[in-house]
Amino acid sequence: MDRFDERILRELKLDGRLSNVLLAERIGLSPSATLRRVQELEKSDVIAGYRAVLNPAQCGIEFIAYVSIGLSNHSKASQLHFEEAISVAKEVVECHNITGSSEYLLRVETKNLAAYKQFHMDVIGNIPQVNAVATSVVMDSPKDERA
Amino acid sequence: MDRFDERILRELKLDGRLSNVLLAERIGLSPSATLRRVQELEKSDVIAGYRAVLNPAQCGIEFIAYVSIGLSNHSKASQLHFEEAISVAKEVVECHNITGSSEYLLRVETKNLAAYKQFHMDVIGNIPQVNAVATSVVMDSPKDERA
DNA sequence: GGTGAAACGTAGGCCGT
DNA sequence: ACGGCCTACGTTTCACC
Repeated sequence: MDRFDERILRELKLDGRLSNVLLAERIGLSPSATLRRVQELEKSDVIAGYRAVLNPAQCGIEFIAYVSIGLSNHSKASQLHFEEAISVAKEVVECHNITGSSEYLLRVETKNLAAYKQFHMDVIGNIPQVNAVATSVVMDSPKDERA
Repeated sequence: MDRFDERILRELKLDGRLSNVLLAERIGLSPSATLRRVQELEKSDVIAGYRAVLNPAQCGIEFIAYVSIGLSNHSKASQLHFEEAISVAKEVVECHNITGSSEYLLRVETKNLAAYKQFHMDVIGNIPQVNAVATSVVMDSPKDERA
C-alpha cells in the first residue's frame, strides 16, 4: 500500500467506472501495472465492490429518517431477534449497533411520511423487544460521502 | 420507468461495474437497448454516479461513530458556519441536518480512538456555535446498504 | 513495471416493428 | 418510439520481456 494505491482508491471512490487506461494516466503508471494493482486491491478486499449510486429524490424516496431504538432487555436472544426482523425490512437501509443511550441506530428510507407511519406500525411496532423509539427526520445532507 | 429500468437499477446497485452485455443478458434485452436505457438513467440523474466501496477495516479505519450536535443558536449564519467547518473535515463522512433534540448528525470515521479524540478537540472544539455533543460509537453494522 | 496482441466490451448508425 | 443487428473503435487482459 503506497502512494499509487492510495491514488487508485481516491479516483475509484469518486468514479467507480473509471476506465483502466484513464486511471493509469491519472496515477502515472502503465495500464497493465495499474490493472494488477486494482486486481490486487480487489482480491485483498480493500475494495469491497462497486455500486451505482442512485438519486433518492428521482427514485420516489421523499422521506429519510434516522431512528434510534432502545431494547427492553439486552440479552443476546433479543438482539438477534431484532436484527433478524430488521434484515428483512426493505425500508431499513442501515442498522448500526451503537453505544450510548440507545442500542441501535437505523437509517430508514420511504416514499413519504405515510409510508413511514406504515413502517413504524407494521415493522417497529411488531418487534416486542423494542422499548424506545426516537425518529429524527433528515431535512438536508450538506455532506454525504457514503461510499 | 418500467420493469426493465427497475431491474437495471437493481443489478447496477449490486455491481456498478457490470458490463453492458452481461447486464443485457440478465434483464433480457439486447446490449444496445440496455445501453440506451442506462445512459438515459444517467442523464436524467436517476443514477447519480458510480463508486468503489472500500472496506474500512482494510483501510486503517478502526473507529466509527455517529455524533449528534446541538448548536447554541439556530440562526442561518450559525448553521452555514458549522456546515462550512464540517465540509473541510476529512473525518466527517456524512453530515445530516435533522429534526429532534439536536440539529446535526455526523458520521465520523478515524484510524482509532486517539484520532477521534484529536478530531473532537481540533474540529468540534473549535466551532464556537457547538453547544452539545453526544458520541455513539459503532460496534457493529448488521445491515449496511449505503450506496 | 512496461510492451504488444488477442479477446472483449462499448457505442452509434441503421433497419424493422 | 423502442428493440435488435452490425461494425468501428476503444478497453481489458494476458503472456512475455
